[in-house]
Formats: sequence, C-alpha cells, structure tokens
Amino acid sequence: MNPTPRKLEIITIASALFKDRGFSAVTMRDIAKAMGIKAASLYNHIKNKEEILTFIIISLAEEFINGIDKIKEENNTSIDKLKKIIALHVDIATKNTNGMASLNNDWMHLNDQLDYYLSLRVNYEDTFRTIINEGIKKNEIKSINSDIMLFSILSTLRSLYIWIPQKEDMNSSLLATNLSEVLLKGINK
Amino acid sequence: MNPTPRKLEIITIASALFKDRGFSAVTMRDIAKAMGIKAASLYNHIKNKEEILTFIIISLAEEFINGIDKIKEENNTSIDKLKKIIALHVDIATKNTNGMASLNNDWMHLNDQLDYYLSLRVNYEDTFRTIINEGIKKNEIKSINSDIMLFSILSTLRSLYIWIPQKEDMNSSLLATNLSEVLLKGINK
DNA sequence: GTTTTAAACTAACGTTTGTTAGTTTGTTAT
DNA sequence: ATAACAAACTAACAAACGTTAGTTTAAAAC
Repeated sequence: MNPTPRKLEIITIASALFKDRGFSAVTMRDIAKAMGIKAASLYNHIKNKEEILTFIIISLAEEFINGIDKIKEENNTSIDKLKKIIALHVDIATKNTNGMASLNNDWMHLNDQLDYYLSLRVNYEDTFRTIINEGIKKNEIKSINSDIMLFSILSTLRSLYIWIPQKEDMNSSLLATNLSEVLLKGINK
Repeated sequence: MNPTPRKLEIITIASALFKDRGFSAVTMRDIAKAMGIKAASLYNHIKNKEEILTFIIISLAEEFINGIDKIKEENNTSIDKLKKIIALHVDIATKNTNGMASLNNDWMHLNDQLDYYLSLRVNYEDTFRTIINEGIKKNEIKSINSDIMLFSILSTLRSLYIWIPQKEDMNSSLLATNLSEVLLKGINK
C-alpha cells in the first residue's frame, strides 16, 4: 500500500466512475480516458484492475474498524457511543462519498482480500452490536431485538454516501446531530 | 410485458445471479448455465439481456408506486400511514429479495426505461415526503428536517433485502412491528 | 554530458462478451 | 399422417475486455 501520488489519482478517478456505474461496468479504458491517457499506461502505476478496488475498499474498512475500536474503549454511556459512531460514519462518508459506493456495492468483486474484508465487516458489526447490548443491560436502550436496531441504524449510515452529495448545504456536524435525534429518539412526537 | 412461464424462469434465475454479483458481472452464458441450456437458447424467450433487468426493476417499482398511492388515499393518521409503508416494504422485499437487489443497485444499467424508472422513484419519494410533512403539520411527527427523516427510514427499508434472508426465523408481521417501533419511536429508553 | 527514472506511448495478445442465423428435436393440434 | 409450435441446439460474428511487451519522451540526478 502507501500509493504514489499518481497512483492515488488513478484510485480517485476510478472511485468516481465506480460510484456511477459499479466496478464491473467500468473498463480500464474508461479509467484511462478519464485521466487523459491510454489504458496500457495505467499499468505503470498499478498491478491490475483489482488492486484499485482493493485499495478503495480495504482502506475504508480499516478506517471504520479503527474508529469504532476507539469509541468502544472510551468511558462513555452507550448512547454517547452510538452518537460517536453516527458522527464517524458522517465524517468518513463526507470525505469519500465515491469510495463508500464501492465499499457498499462492489466488495464481492474482491478476490485476494475478500476474506480479510469480510473479517473486518464481521468484526465491525460485532462491536456495534455489543455496544447496543451493553446499552440494553444498563437500561439506556429499549429491550427490543438488538439485531433489528443494529440493522436499522447501520442501513441508514451505510446509505449516507448517496444522500450527502444531494445535501451539500447541510454541514457535517448538523447532519450528525439531526441523524442522532432521528435514529435514537425516533420521529414520533 | 406479461411473460411466458419459461421467460419468468429466466428472470427468476437471473435475479438470483444479479443479486450475488450484480448485473454487469453476470453473463448470458452464466444465466444459461444456471438454467441448464445454452446462451443462444435464451433468445427464444427474451429480446436481450437488458429486457431481463428491465422486467425485474420496473415491475417492482410499479408495485411500490401502487402500494404507496393506495396508502396515501386512506383516511388514516400519518403515523399509521408510515406503518403501512413499512409493512409494504417488508412484504415486497420478503416475496422478492433477489429482485430488490437489482432495484437498488442496477437501475443505472437501464437504457430504454431509465427515465421512466427515475420518474417512478421521484414520484414515490415525493409521496413519502408528503405523508411525513402532513404528519408534522398535524403535530404527530417531530418538526425535524423532513428530508432527514425520509432518508433515514427509506434507507433502512431499502436495505431489507439484505437482512431478510439472514433472519428467516422472524416472520414478516413481527419484523414489520419491530421495525415500526424502532423507526418511529427510536431506540432510546 | 551521461545515466537514471517516471510516465507516457503503440501494437498486439488471447479471451470473453452479447447477439444472430440457421437447424434440429419433440410435443401438440388438426 | 401432417402441420404448427415451443424450445433447444451448433456455429459463428464483431466488438470489447484486461493485460503484456517493447519503445519513446522528457525531466532529474549524477
């Protein structure tokens, strides 16, 4: 890893194309054309097409794992931990909306690193669920099936990359605050 | 439309493949092999690859539009209307998890019917937002940015197809009830 | 001024892609 | 028996695919 500047340009441009059409529908020639070079020239910088996808997905997945591991350890209420998780998602999705599309939709096209990615994902969801279950035990969170709560919150957070570009007027911290209100306390008056 | 039985078999099998790998990564030979025939034989039943995707997506999109239009007209509280929308999503996603994957992830590969699909989607979201806004006006729903509420609920509902197969033990009406509780009233005690 | 290096190029490769044309097979209706 | 039909087949197509090999260009390092 630790890509050269030019390699990072390729990854950035490819991310944008992957977001619009998905990994499989984007060709090396498409990526090259978007960079103003020929397809073969890409191979001076990257090993192959899969390496681009791998970099996009794994670096994001690791960012999430690092974020939630830090939150988990903090001395905080479960509700506050959840608020921090929400802010974590808003932050990462805001900084890299394009990459988030690949993380959500194209992970199955990983080969070499598929197992590693899946282990990170299981890990992340387990930590998330543990925080919810601790909240139930400490009577901060309702005693509903914790999988449903996990599913509901995480689905919303995973879709952020779609909505953030449409709402450029709203700043990150306001979005995180409003989302916390809706996700944690509901919409019913 | 109104497909022959054999055509429907192709669509059903293709849906399952599209769910796992996405439309672009599934070839006509893949579909044919899954049916135990040769790729060329598919063309006795369908016009081309795109027609398969179009059928999957448009019929689902129309099902959603018909569902929400009926809910909108009913003489009900806004909260009850939202509960019915949640049940609508659970119902459709349960009956066709595979198709829901294409609706969510492969709509951009439509050509002929892309504009029609997009108009249905805008229509659906507008009706959904109107129901939320009515609820705010009638003081049933909190006065938060209605787009955030729409986004939050709809993201969860659109992801149902991923989670339903993992939770086969939970029946549809219990899932809808629990989801309503979480989405409308939150998780905070 | 020569060497090294980064980054592009042209040309081509073997494969896979969606699709078409024409044919065969087996069943159903006349 | 014969005609009609549904549904499969073989063979082939042109285009697009990811990738490799070898070469050129221009700037940086010595």
